[in-house]
Amino acid sequence: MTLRHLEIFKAVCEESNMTRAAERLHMTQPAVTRAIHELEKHYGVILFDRIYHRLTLTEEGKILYARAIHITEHFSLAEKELRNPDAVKTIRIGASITLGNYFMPAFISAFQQKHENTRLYVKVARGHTLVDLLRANSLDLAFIETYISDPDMVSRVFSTNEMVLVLRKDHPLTRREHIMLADVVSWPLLLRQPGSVGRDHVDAVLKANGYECDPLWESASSQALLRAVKAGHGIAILPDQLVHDTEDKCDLAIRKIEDVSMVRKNTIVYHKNKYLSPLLKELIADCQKETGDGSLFQ
Amino acid sequence: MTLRHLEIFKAVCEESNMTRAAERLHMTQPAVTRAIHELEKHYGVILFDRIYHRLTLTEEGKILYARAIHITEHFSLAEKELRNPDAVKTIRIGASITLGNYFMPAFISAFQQKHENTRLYVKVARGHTLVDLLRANSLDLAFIETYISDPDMVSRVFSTNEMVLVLRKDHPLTRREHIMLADVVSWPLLLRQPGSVGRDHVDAVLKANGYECDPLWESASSQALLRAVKAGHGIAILPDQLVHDTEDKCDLAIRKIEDVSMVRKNTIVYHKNKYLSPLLKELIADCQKETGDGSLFQ
DNA sequence: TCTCCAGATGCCGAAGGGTCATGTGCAAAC
DNA sequence: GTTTGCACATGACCCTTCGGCATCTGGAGA
Repeated sequence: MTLRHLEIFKAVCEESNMTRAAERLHMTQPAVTRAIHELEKHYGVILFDRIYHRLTLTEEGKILYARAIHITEHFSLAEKELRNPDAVKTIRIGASITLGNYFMPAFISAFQQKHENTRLYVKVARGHTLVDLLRANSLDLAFIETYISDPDMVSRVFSTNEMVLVLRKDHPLTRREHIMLADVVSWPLLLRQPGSVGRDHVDAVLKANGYECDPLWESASSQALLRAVKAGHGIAILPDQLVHDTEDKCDLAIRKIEDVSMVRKNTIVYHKNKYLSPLLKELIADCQKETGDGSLFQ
Repeated sequence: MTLRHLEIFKAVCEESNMTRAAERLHMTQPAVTRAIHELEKHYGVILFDRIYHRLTLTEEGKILYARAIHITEHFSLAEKELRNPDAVKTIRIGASITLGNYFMPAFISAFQQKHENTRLYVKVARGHTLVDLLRANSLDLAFIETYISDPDMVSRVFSTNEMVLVLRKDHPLTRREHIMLADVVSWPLLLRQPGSVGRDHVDAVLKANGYECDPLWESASSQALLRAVKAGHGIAILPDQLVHDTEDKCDLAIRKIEDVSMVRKNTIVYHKNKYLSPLLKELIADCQKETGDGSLFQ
């Protein structure tokens, strides 16, 4: 038995007349008659008494009618819900530690206000962890402060950030007008731990310019590095966003390294096969509207 | 979209794997794949993320899954209910006044005990009224104390009754050993009103034997006739059942009219096109088990 | 008796839903 | 690195089914 049978049956019940039901359904009377007969045969039951061409529901018919109403209603409810972009849904977002701290909170709450029914799950983790989660479809998309060059991932740039040199105000380098990479490597470096996207970037830049990376500190926490700088243990290379948002930075100087570009792309990353629902597309669009031009890299 | 699509979708959700779902449904994988594609196309939505051949429901898919569960469940509920003879149902029974008084109450309560979910509606009315109601399908079947010779009706005999002469014990006729029709017509007759099945029967017998029917009383109530007999206003011809069940009959004599047969058939009557559900058939069978042989007349 | 109405029946054509064979993309193993 | 295996996608084909058309039947009303 198909939904169609129930729809036809319902119409016949409501019209008490097969011919009128046929008109209402824009089909011919024989087709309706047959559908009813098929129902009756399938259930081994007579649904209508046909007495002097007057149709009246039998008790069995009444039972089926109640079910038919219910089932057809739920079918159209499914239709409505699936087409309604504001149905209750969950979006699972990943954020790298830097963006998770300095960008996501405001962005997420703005989006939440527009979509009250949506549940916005956020996971803050290292960039490489996020990519693994995207690969396992445990996240829908991730915000990472660098471009991800993985053939399975799509990276959409939405703004940029820059790695800057952070030093104590009384550090000798602050007296230089121009700071070059060569100046930096001669001092003790305080860096993120290997495998983090920030550290990887520093490693790559150093290597490209012929330097070995040999940091004095390696830390999972950027905050810890900032405190170490304040304490005079060395100099650090950190994202500008992070340093700007730090509360107590009066002891710190922030400088560019002028002979290398340490500009990075803040990107939204998702799996190339990921289905982007209208809601996800809107979230991506919102993000790009704020700053970037929406250009697409892979 | 058909129910089949939802069944397939449900299986795929539960297996997270189209190939296994296909096996479970005893069909081939391409058919399953196509069904899912058709659903997705119809709703304009992607139901599964296909990332590295791992299927995971999208949010839209989860919404549809909930509906699919619900709908398929109600479909099988309909199936169960329609095949279950003890689902809640109503049976609408008609009874002629005589049978309604002296037969139905015990019979109905016996049947009710076997089927607690069944609602037994009873209408007591004149036989001809009942036949009209059967014709309009306002009743399912009727119990009438005479055979109904209507080409649209089926009459099943389940027992017999006899019309008897009722007179006061001191009436001159009681002294006769044999009472003939000729004796009866010479006395004032107290009869049911024209159109009742009892009266019709008396009229027919009299006419067949060449007598005119010219009663002194005509009454809608048999009880009233009995009291009139007791009061000495005349003699009556009434069903034996009715007289036997009368509480105070010590003043009355009951005699057969010996030269005419006034035996009548108690029948269950229903429209020839009426659908007899298992429940109705059982009721008819119960009735015939008690007394009759179940032979069928039309 | 004729006509009209409503459901039943039979036949036919188009379409839908299934199978089979094959392709493609990823993963795991030798 | 090549191979093997697995899982979903795709295309050709086939049969069942569903709807349309024409016609029949049975009851009601003029």
